[in-house]
Amino acid sequence: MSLRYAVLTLLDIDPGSGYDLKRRFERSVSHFWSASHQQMYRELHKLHDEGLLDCEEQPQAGKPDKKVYSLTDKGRAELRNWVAQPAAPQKIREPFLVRMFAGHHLSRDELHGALDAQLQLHRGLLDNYREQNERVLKSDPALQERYWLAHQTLLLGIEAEKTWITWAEKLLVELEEKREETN
Amino acid sequence: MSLRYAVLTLLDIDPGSGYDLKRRFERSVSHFWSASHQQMYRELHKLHDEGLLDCEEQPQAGKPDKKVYSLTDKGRAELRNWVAQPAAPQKIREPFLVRMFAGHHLSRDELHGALDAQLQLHRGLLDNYREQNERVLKSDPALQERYWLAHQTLLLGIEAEKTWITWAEKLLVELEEKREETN
DNA sequence: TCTTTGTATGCAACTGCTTGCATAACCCGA
DNA sequence: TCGGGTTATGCAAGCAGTTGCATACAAAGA
Repeated sequence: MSLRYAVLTLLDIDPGSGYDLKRRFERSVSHFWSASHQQMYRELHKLHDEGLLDCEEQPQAGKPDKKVYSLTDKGRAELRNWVAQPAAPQKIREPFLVRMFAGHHLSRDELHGALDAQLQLHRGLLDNYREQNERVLKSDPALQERYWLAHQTLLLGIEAEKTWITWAEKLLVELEEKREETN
Repeated sequence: MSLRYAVLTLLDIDPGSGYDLKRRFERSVSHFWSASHQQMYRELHKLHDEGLLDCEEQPQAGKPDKKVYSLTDKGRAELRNWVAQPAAPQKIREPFLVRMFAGHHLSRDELHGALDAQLQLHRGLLDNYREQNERVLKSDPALQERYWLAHQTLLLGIEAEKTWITWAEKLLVELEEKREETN
């Protein structure tokens, strides 16, 4: 259900097309939600059918036309109403940790490889979030004030990545120690 | 796809029924995966149909009969094979952060309430994980050695909850400061 | 020139998961 | 004895999300 409201929130901040939304999801929401372009277009059609979005076709020079969506009053009301409700807690799902849970089936080298790949992944995410953070800190102070909470979610994303990285690094060290013990 | 392997891993450690699995998911895997009883039963049927699980009906005194599942050789091979493959990174999905992202629509009191509820939720999870940790530390050292990695995933869960709690507490303090500024 | 990359939109089939319901036997306390 | 809680299993409908495919135009590079 949250995709619906993630889309409404982004369009509330700034109107845009399905393609725009997809990129904004990757650039500025990726630390708490992700969605494919098919999901965007389907959701936009649905929201438009329900009268929560207006749609305006914009011809563009040198590029295909785009359909720019923006919130209707009904859409804004729906969003405000939802934000005030408690959100269902997310079901935690971490395929990597399922793998680690069965990790006694892995050789030391395989385990090392798996942990290292995960470490690289989270370092990449951390870099990405830090870049986003730099962009926010350089932006208009009035906007920073208005979207203060949105920025806080990014800071949580950064802390979460640090937690992962610290964990993986520590495990790699312990793995190395175990190797030396056995040799 | 990971539910399949989470189930295989748990049954590899110890055979059990759908009902058993549901409880073990709640007690010992909840920090990285969750599933409803319907998912369990469906998955067990599927795995049994594919010949990855054996099923033995056990009549019980004072309770309904249960179907106890255990891995076949094929099941063990499938699990070992999967564990060695890289896992697809999980799509991050946090409904609560979607709400915070649109948090400028909330009043100070509503925001305070939302953050506080989230704080309580994560404190509860942390308590739960710490109890699990105590149980592990009291268990047979040979098992601790064998399931060392499974234990490490729990320690990550604990650190992740601490990160959430620290974040929420800090935000509540900042919110209080903002309130004083305005008054 | 031709392929690749990026912009922009969409359908159809499928899988995975949730929700609501249903059954049945037992235990315990009011 | 009657309702509520626990153990134990399952079906059916629906929704959310994934995967694969398809189209079309333009710019940039080989």
